Amino acid sequence: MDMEQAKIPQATAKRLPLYYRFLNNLHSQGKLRVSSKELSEAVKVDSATIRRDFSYFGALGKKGYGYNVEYLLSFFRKTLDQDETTRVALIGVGNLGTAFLNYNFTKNNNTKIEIAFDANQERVGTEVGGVRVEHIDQLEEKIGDLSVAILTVPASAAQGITDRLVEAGVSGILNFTPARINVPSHIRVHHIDLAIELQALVYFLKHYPLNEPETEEDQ
Amino acid sequence: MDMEQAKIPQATAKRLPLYYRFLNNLHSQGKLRVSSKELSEAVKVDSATIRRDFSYFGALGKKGYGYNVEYLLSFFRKTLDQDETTRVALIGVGNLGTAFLNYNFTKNNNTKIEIAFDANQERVGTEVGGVRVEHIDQLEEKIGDLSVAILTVPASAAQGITDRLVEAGVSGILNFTPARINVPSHIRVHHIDLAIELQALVYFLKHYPLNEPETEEDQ
DNA sequence: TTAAGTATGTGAAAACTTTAACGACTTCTG
DNA sequence: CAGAAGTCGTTAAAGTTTTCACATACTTAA
Repeated sequence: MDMEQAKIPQATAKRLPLYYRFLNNLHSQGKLRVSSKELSEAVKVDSATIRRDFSYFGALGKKGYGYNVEYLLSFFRKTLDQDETTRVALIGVGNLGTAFLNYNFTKNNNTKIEIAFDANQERVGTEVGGVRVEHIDQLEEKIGDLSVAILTVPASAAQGITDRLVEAGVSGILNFTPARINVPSHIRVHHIDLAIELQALVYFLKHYPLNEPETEEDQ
Repeated sequence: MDMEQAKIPQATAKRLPLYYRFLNNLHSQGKLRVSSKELSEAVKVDSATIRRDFSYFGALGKKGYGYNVEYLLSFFRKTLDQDETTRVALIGVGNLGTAFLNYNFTKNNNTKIEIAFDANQERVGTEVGGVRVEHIDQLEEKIGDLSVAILTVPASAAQGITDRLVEAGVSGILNFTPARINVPSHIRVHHIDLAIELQALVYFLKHYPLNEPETEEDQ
């Protein structure tokens, strides 16, 4: 419930979950300390950027030493609210939705898909990845107090479902459909558009040439 | 093969595929003209940003009129190399991989997954979404001259497969695994990390409050 | 205890991106 | 045809993000 810490740059905020994951990795490998340089190599973010990011939260490290993995990890666990599980709903149990259901977010990322909805009667009543699938007509009755939804429905259904989610009290939507959905201003939507990501990669490949390849084996 | 146009800002470049898709929509709806303001509402990008983005390519519009949809569309078709099909490989036919294979990129986005690879013998030889699945052991023999790969394998396999892809001549990888892969400097990798996107959304919800909801029906 | 080595945290600069504002020109209306 | 309305392209300003570079302080080892 702490709102005091409100001036972290967005770019930094987006990297926090990445740092958190790699700190978890280091911790389970038994590493006790880590420098911004080492972390940089692992997460592929410039070490100065990492130090700057951390510095927004105060002095987390020690000069000449680096960062204590355990301490940093517990700090980020608090910061990212990983002590309480975030419960989410998933709408649309197609291939993409199924991929999410089978992916065990809870593992090192206290997020749990609690319920799934689909329009296909054949899927209703089944369990996918341990999550019960309900019929989309029951959205309002069964979504309960969940405030985050993952939207993996066909584009044509996106806006209609969104309106119902908003009406049902959802405040954040992770939209995987190609549609740009309209929501009231107090609802947060993040888009992940797979086709666009692919096209963008192709565009960058053709128009933003990287260094030439090494002529001989580059180790 | 044109390389002359090399100073488009990256932020702009990432939005081009989005513009292209919405122009396609408008075109198939039979719209003849569009203003930056209308487009702005559709793609949720500030209209000044849209005008600025377009202006990097010269004067594409007409004052007092807007943009001619047909002209803009054909301009972007060229710019995004949509006249030639981009052929890609997909590695890892799990749920996420299957989602891609069933998604018809070719529809309004001249990109085609030509071949898929998987380690599971049961999947090898089958077709998913019209794409033949080969065994991962045959990667080198069967990948041909494809230069872009979508990586949807388990994280533990990511680096190994990546090394083989690079050796096989791939120059761009769309990495959906949580692993940050190492590649030589001439290879371009874009990461899409689903767990991190979800965590980031949750973080923003808790720490970056948006406007308060309207007290009454907000139209 | 001291010197050498290491790595943080940050001021300042550079780079990149977005947004505001408006002159210029086009289209529309009567 | 004239005035009103509309919309671009762009200059300039503001905002955001990254990167450099280094004084400072800790660690290590002899």
